[in-house]
Amino acid sequence: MKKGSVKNRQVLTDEVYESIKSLLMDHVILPGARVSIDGLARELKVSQTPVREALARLEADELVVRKPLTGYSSTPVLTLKELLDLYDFRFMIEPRATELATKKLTVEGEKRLKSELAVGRKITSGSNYVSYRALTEHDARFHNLVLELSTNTFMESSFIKTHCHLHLFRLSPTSAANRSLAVKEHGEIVKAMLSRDALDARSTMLSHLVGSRERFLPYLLEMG
Amino acid sequence: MKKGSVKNRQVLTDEVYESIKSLLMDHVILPGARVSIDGLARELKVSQTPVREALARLEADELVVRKPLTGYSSTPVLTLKELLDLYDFRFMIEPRATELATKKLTVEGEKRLKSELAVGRKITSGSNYVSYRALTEHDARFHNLVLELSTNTFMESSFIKTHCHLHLFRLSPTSAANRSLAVKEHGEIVKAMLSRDALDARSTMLSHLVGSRERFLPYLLEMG
DNA sequence: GGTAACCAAATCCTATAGGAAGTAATAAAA
DNA sequence: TTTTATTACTTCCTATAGGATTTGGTTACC
Repeated sequence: MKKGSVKNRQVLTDEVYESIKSLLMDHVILPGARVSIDGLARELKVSQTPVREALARLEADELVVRKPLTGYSSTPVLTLKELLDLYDFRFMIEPRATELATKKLTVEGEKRLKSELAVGRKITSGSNYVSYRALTEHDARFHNLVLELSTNTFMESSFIKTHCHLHLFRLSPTSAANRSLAVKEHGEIVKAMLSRDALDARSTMLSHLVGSRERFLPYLLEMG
Repeated sequence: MKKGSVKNRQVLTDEVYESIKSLLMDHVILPGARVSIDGLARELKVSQTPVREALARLEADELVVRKPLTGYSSTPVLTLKELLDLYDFRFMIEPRATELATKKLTVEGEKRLKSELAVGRKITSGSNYVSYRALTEHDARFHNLVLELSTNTFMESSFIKTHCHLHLFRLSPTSAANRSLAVKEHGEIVKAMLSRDALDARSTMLSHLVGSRERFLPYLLEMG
């Protein structure tokens, strides 16, 4: 019991949950593959109970599917239609959330936005090699933050539960071609938010999302 | 093993999940009250394992909250702000989903809409006593159906995961005062959908939701 | 050669028991 | 009155075991 003070002790189920999520994200568990309870318990060196609880939560997240009396299996990667639907959903939620977040922006919120933006810039600057994994994680944190700042918990948790960054990462986990444009666009969004121009922030977010979808199109088309 | 053919055999976890959800909805478990794993297992006459899995899913649904090494407790009823946020979310999702559903409406979809509408009318006609529970369940099925017909799974599941009907029912489980207006408005929505007027269907749904919020206002104000 | 019935291994599902660890509440002391 | 210490309770987690079900492969039959 070293990391983290005694207060926020992680229970085993939470660790197992995160572990399995990583296995799914990194294609260690291939999309559509069976996920054995016994197997995971042995692999992670824990008993079945925390594995079952973690899988029950992952099922609610729709990251695994359960077939009664047969077992769990990893959710397949998004189809083309699902991916377009996902972006339609984001087009609906995120610009509105950005607008709200701008209207309710506090000093504390400003600080967090700037801080996360700095992290993104650090990732993309430096060398010419960009860790796509790190970039994805920054992108996830940034969008989650904006949703959180909207102060509408229903919007926020509906967004989190799409697990969109995990799904997108599973689609194209390797190349980071011109994906660092995202950080530049984040900067524009933050700028509009800081100047308290809610409508500008809203439309900038929408443009960012449209651009993001465009950048994913190649991966969509090559799979069908 | 009587009900349901052998094929769609329910596993114990699913039954336990539904049971606990009912206990929460009907205030048998009071909002904010502790939810003991041992206690539920004894009460439902099952072992701890299915109870743990059900609670893990309910936690993902945000219907119970978990405090590590302390246990689960029932989520408090919605605050005024949360309820307004919930309706803001619905204003964003449901009209758009109605529009999409109208554009993609099939003969099969028409049939299901008419069928559910008939159920609603049967509940509100008949005697002057209206079962609010039955009305709520019809309302939930109707709105879920529209979201399903939108064919956007992200919209659909984000709506389902709000569990809005459960939350609203917990706010005012008794009176059904002029609540049967809802069914009349459902009729108008279906009418617009059947005539393939997507924009009319959209705005009719929005009006319905605004009306629904108005009908809930008394309950909001008397609690703060 | 293809189909159907049968069998065996693997896995899931449920149940039970008990130790470890933390929390909450009561009682004692400063 | 506030703080500390002890006690009882609850929960978390492990481990194990057996019944139920699916799956994959083999054999027999048409």
